[in-house]
Amino acid sequence: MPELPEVETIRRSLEPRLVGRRLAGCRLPGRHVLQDCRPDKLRKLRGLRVLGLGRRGKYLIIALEDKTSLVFHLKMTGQFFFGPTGRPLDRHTHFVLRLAGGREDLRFRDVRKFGRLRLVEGEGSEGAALFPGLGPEPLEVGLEDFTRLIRRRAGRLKSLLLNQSFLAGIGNIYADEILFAARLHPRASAAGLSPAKVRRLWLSVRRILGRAVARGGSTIRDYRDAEGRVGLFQLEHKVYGRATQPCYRCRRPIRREVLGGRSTHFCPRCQAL
DNA sequence: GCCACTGTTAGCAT
DNA sequence: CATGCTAACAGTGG
Repeated sequence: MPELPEVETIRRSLEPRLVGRRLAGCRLPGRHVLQDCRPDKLRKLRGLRVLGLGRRGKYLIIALEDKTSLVFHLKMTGQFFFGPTGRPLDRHTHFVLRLAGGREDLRFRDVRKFGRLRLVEGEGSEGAALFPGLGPEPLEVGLEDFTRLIRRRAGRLKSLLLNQSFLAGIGNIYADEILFAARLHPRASAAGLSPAKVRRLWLSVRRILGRAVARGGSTIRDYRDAEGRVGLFQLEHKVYGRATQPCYRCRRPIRREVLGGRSTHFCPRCQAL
């Protein structure tokens, strides 16, 4: 569920509530969420101040003093929300951050239990070292770099957009919406794409993701930001979830196909191969 | 009750 | 480097 626009919206909703606050500790009712470290390491969180909230692709980062970061991946159904201290947790809440001098805790909840949390310390907790192999931020990469990146790739456009080592943060919904906006077929090959089409793709990546962030992401079912607010970009979806319904551009029915194991929505007319 | 489906990604074989 | 399949898991809808 949470792709770049949703994670960015969550980041923004957490920022005013966390930055400058000191951690009083944490609870870990679901050990499975903790990746690459032992639960007792979490003890060092107590007393650290929150310096800032970051995002890289679909990863959310809580940057702390002492060159320490908490890095979350929400996978399909991860969510954050605030709850009154001491209030019993529901069965899907796997991690709780206690804030000093406050009445509310930050809770990490994930129905499907795919979401993960890492505690990263030292020099590795900053910058590029944190996510080796992750592609550039789609809203930051320029046309020249984008062109160079895509020239090195083969395969189909849909799979390429989903590939996090190409660009970081695009998932199934936005891949489909981007390709419709660019009027490119999901099965079109990345190799040999004309400069005009590369530019259209680059522009569409920026347009779709930019607007989606402005609308607070897409709420299909579960997604909420940390204040419980839904996103609104689903109201502007042109193809995702619209199989058999008429294309807004040409009125032909939107088609759904499975591509690389992912459901893919497109207009066969507007996105001709 | 069963089966298919869901927004992610890692790991594996080919 | 690319593709396809599986698995992790829980809930929803037919």
